[in-house]
Amino acid sequence: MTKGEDTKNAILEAGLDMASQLGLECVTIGALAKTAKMSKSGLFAHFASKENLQMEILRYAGRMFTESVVIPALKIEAGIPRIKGLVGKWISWGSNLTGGCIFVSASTEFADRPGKVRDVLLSQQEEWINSLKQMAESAVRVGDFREDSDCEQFAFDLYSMLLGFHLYHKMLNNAETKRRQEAALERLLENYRSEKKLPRQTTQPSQS
Amino acid sequence: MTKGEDTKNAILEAGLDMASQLGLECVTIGALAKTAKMSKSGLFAHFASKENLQMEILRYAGRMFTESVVIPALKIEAGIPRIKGLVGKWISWGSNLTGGCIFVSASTEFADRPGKVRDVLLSQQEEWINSLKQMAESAVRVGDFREDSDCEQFAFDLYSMLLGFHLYHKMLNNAETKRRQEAALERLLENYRSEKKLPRQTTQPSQS
DNA sequence: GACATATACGAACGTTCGTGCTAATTTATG
DNA sequence: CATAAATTAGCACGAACGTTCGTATATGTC
Repeated sequence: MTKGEDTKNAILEAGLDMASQLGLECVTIGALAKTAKMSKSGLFAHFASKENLQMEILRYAGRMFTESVVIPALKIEAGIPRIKGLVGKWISWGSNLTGGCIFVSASTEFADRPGKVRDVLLSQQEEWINSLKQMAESAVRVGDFREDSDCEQFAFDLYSMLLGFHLYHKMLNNAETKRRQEAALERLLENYRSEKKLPRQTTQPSQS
Repeated sequence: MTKGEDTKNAILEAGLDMASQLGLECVTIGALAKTAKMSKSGLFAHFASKENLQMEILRYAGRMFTESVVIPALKIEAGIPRIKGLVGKWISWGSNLTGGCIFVSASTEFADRPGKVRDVLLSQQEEWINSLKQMAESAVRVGDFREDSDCEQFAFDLYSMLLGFHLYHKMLNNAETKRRQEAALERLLENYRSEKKLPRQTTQPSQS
């Protein structure tokens, strides 16, 4: 149990990084075996098919994502601080992978390929968008966002901004990109911000 | 001259659609030859390498894009109408390809692969972003946008929105997606809109 | 320490990949 | 109509693809 899962995790970690660079389809069993210093067949035995390998990489990525993005953000006080924290964590998450956020690239890659891999990806995207929505809802609850905020719309707006940052960062990585993203976030928050909670008391903890 | 370029265009058209679905890397010479009803070697003779084929597909896509998105938008009166028109054309452009906008998928795919293909892609992205910026600048000029508008920022904001729509549309294509995009565009325009040109005269033509 | 199980390996399968050749065929030109 | 040029096909190549198989080597249990 122990030994096998260790190597499996090592494979998945290497596979995740490779997938973020080259795309899930180009994570070749031979190439992955080479970076994992294993034989093709030895590696293959852990997954039984390439499709399974792809799905397991995505699920592994999902675990990492929840652990390093969603959970930490939920520990920040609800409202705008949490949202800003989430954006920061999301960007760090992408920076820690060679090719940026794997869910962005994999979604683009597999959107038009019906199958199990796409199904996994779809449920992960829905989960992520739902997280964004919930963060907006808690922002409404603590009075940072207006009562009549369309939180589903906020999720679309925020995710769009992240996608814009992602592409800018990967393609034309210039010094302005980060500033553009920050300006976009400020404008976005301004559009949803409530006015009744202006004198914010930093000493008083807020509840989610 | 005639016959060869005809078949070449036919190949590129088929290749463009295949690339939008499966990604540029999966446009295999064998598969493309099959859909073009040609032999592998006969098709290959037109491009001399797969890298060239990929670049030519991108350049072909660029020509189509300019022709069916940018040029038509420039014929609309400058300002907000032109921007709205551009968004509509962009969405139609993506809808006419089986796998959506090829520049989005190809950018995600090749961002981390240095080489000639990425270079072509980069210059196309810069050109596109520049077009967006120019449309914002002409919106300032005709008084639709505020004088102090950051047009480079507007390009980022608008492109982000398109990317959000693209992913939503491809992954979780539900009825709300179009509405989300329209709401996002309205909010975006509202943020840049000037107030001095409220009583708009539709009979009076505007200059770009 | 014996034994069953888990894990890894090496070789080979049939297929497809991109890319060279050469030969045949079509097209345009005088 | 002949002839040169442009275009397509046929065939072969080495490499890599995902996958299967039989076997070897670890690992953990009694």
